[in-house]
Amino acid sequence: MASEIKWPTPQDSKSLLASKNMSVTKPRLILVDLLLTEKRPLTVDQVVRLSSGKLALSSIYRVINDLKACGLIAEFTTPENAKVIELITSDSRHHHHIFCGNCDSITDFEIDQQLEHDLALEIGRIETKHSISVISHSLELMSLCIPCKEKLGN
Amino acid sequence: MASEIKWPTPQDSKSLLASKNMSVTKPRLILVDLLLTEKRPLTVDQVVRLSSGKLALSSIYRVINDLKACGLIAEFTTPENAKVIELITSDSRHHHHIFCGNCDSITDFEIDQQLEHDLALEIGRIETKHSISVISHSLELMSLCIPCKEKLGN
DNA sequence: TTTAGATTGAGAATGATTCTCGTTCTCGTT
DNA sequence: AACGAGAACGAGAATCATTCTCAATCTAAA
Repeated sequence: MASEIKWPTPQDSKSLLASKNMSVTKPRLILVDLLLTEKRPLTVDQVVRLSSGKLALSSIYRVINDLKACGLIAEFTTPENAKVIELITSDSRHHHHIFCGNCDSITDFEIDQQLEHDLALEIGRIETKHSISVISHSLELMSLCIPCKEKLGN
Repeated sequence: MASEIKWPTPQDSKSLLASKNMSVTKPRLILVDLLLTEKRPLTVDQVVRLSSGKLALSSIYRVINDLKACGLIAEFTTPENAKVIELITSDSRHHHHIFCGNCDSITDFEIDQQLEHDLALEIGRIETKHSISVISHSLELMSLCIPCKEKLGN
């Protein structure tokens, strides 16, 4: 009976690195731990602040690039051009991002399955119309996050 | 009878600048003319190349910022972080962008009106769910453009 | 435990964008 | 049409994010 329950794959930073054949080093552990703990996309600035001087800036950038190359993290940028990283885990799902127009917080969201399906159909039509093959798509929302909305009155 | 036909508002760079109360200067004319001629979004690099040394680099950036501030152009960035500008004219319509993964070309596209409507409804639901108010949204497609697709062999 | 090779930290180098400031241009007023 | 105050320009210096370099350190496999 218990076998019917799907437990989330236990994921610690060490085994995540191992699963990608990456050697386990302190800077990599710190960064992956941070992403596991925060459970949200982080800008480079946020990584710098949250790792409180434990990593050289050059190492942060190098580790980001290494983990991106091995597929452990994904990278994108905010409308204000800040580099953002996000952990890719076995239970990551297709999602999109909300960017706060005031602070640099990013929030994940998913859209209704039917709408995502309709979107896929429309992208198919666009591929035909423009004779292209679309590799990926993303939907971005610009908004104030809740803390900023309250802070700025109203 | 002829009055039923809607002609596009005639738009030359000079009157576009005047309509925003911007003084008419050579660098501004060159940039707006370029966008009018090319009829597509341009990266800063493309502007530099297409204006063939007629403008100082610092002027290109300054003019871009000035025209953005007065609402004549919009600015966004490619997934590879290149700054892109696009003319906003009276007949600009809500649209999205396709980014070529190989060269830096950007193509405008519109989605089906029904889908855009469904998307608006879904965004409304997301606003309620997250207690936020969305200011704008954008849909981005990553793809090879047609010339690059052919160049890279199929 | 040893060691070859991978990774790190600190700072230099790079590239994009902004800033500074003396010169030039624009446009409303004569 | 010429003037002049203020706006805008061009050239290069300054800034900021990111990448590169390389000697020192760490990892992992034997």
